Amino acid sequence: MPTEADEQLDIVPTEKLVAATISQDAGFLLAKLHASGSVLNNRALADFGLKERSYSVLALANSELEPTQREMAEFLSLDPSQIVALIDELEKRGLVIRAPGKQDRRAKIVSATAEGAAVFRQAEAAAREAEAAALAGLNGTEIAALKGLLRKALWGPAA
Amino acid sequence: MPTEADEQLDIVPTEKLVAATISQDAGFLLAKLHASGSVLNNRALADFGLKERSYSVLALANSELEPTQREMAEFLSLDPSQIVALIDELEKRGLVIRAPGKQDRRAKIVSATAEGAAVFRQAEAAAREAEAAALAGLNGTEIAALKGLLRKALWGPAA
DNA sequence: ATAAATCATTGACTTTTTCAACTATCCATA
DNA sequence: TATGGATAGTTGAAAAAGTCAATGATTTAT
Repeated sequence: MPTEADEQLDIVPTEKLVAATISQDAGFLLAKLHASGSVLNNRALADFGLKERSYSVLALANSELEPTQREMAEFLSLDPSQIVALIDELEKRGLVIRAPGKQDRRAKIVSATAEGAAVFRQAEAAAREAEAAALAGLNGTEIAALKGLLRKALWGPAA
Repeated sequence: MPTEADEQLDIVPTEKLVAATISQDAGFLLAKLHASGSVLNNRALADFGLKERSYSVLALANSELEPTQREMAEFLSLDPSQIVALIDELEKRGLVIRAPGKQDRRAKIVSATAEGAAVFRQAEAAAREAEAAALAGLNGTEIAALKGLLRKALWGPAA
């Protein structure tokens, strides 16, 4: 007998296609796990008026690294013009500010306001919960191993 | 003094933003590694008139699993209408065919033609090379571990 | 037999991505 | 120190991808 939980999750997904050879493809696995995580992430972030994109921009603005928009674009694998739009909105909401670069006045350093920092703290907690839900199939050791492998693939042993 | 290799790769990316806390976020790491892999993948698949999406549909059509369009949509995290468009094109090129489901005549089973199988074999080899390039920072054991963790996160210990 | 649900499809609509200008600024060098 | 070429951010247009509701055919449940 079905319960109310049915509207939330497919308890038995019956993924017969898991047997296909493409299930061995790293690109496919990355895309699929990212897709399922994104759903949870965006759902959690919506409470703060954020999506994955704006959240990651806000996260970088909250670092002490003084990132420029171009650095953000490269790091987030986005077009510089997309960063403009994302920051425009965050700035309009008073969460981040643009400041001219110190050495290079063409560049703009994006940093979080006090309110941006407060929103980020809350959003970060929600994102952490969403991540835990997305990786519920793994235990703590495995999650650490997964992240370590992903970082190594991206940036080498150093990172 | 720069050489011709500069147009291909940033040798020293100087990713200072790696230090940001978001670099510990699984969702971000998945997105970023997938993004960099997609570039290589799509570049490799372009030789066969394919992209990641059409390649994965062709891959499923090449399995013996007799997938329906709906099953493909669910498995590939796509809207059913997107599957329609992808299959329309592959069918127009003579790489796959639609057949009515055996038990359910509403459903359509997508399978590869002989030509579709031939194209897929070549594309698969190219995709394998692209994946190897995308995961060049990991050794064989690590790649297997990464894939195993991704599969476990998606489908549990069974898969 | 009827009603409700499901599959593929279409079309409208929104969002995201991509790309080519453009201005301001920086850098190299003559 | 002036000139030329590169780079950062911005704008806007066009292409691609994603979302969603409606529809006809078929299946399933009652």
